[in-house]
Amino acid sequence: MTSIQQKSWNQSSRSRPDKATKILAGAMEVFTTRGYSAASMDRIAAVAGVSKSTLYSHFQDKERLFIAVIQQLTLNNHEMIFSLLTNPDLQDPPEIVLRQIGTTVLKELSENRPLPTLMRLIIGESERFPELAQTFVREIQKPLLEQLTLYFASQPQLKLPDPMVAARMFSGSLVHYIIVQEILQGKEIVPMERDRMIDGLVSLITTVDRSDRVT
Amino acid sequence: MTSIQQKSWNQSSRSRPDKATKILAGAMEVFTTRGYSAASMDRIAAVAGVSKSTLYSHFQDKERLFIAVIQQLTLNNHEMIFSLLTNPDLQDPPEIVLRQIGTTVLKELSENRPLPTLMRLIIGESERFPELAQTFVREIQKPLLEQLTLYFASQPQLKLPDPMVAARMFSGSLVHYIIVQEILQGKEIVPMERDRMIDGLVSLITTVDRSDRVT
DNA sequence: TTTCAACCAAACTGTTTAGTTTAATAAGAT
DNA sequence: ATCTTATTAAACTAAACAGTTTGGTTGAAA
Repeated sequence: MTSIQQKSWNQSSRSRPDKATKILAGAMEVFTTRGYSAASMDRIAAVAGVSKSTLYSHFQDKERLFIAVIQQLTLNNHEMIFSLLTNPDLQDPPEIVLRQIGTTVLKELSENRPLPTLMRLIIGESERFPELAQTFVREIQKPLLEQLTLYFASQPQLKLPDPMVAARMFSGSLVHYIIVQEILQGKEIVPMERDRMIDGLVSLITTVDRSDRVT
Repeated sequence: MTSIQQKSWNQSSRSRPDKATKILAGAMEVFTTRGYSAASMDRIAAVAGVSKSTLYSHFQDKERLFIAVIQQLTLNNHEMIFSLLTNPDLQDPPEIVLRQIGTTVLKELSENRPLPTLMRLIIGESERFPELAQTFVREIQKPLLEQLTLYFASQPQLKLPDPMVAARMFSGSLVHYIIVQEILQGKEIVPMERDRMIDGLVSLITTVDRSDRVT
């Protein structure tokens, strides 16, 4: 009970970076499950497996620890977002590219915990930490919107009157879908399968002429 | 010091409903500005202008008070949402109807405090109060989506392949716009004027044939 | 061997909190 | 008049909390 530590390893003389990582990981877990106010520094220290003194030697206070956690989460997912838009083969027809982006986003966001959790935290604490909310917008929303806008603008055959609005529609619909279905747990109340959502979204954006469709 | 009370008023014999309303109003203010955890019952009592004893005689504990507040906020806006879809003249062409709905939603949501605040609270506390999140979905999201779906389905000339997805796109884009611009305070980071958003949204949904557009 | 920096457990401080209790006031109903 | 019900201020309890302090351990560098 005293301490669970693996003795047989000492790759690095200084243990500082290791401890900081452990603290961030523990803080992430506690903050994401209980929110900012209801997360206690005692619990964070316990979950991180460090003493409270060490915790305070690495982070000046609770507020700065929270900021560090959110910024790390934001940075992690920043890379994820970018891989999203560089992975698909942009020479493929837009239906393929958009379906792949949509599928990846929804799969990533509904099966991996961190990103919806980050969204929930950011939104919930946006009144207390407005600068964190803005960081999130700057690091995640903005690049996503810009990349999508560029892509839509590069497909003139889609005849999209306003690529920037199209980008907002595409990403907004997906994010809103995740908020309602996953974060607000509305899956049973307003059911909607992922593939149906993506198909509808893609066809609404890529179908230049709907006038000969069968109703 | 004994008591600061206004003697010269006794409009109603029974003061119970009045006190309950005052408490709900005060609790609403404190909860919405500070979130659940950081809202103290002492502060709520002070803001509501009642004693703590009275507060606890009307609401068993903090959790139930919070639930009552959220449910009242949800109910209020439930009616607002409905008026949204019954006000426009549905005989008008869809561009007009949709633009009016969009304008009203964005105006209401970005100029009135309560609804974005409710969204922020519901999302932020959805882990602690999942049943409240589901109530929100059931009372607000679901009827909105259903009404929009019905409307889209009643306009066969739009040739929308999936009216339910179209409804999600329309409302999802608007809600996401509010979240990014207002709640996350991204107005300066990813600027986008309301009218441009609405115009783009409406034209993307209502333009059956984009193939002869000028790029 | 001494020094030093990172770490630890545990106690402590001062504050805040949810919720209770006490004793008292006011006023309508019987 | 008396009973009842709603209310109040204020003190109280017991717990939790952020952050500090104390005194000690470890392990590597000098």
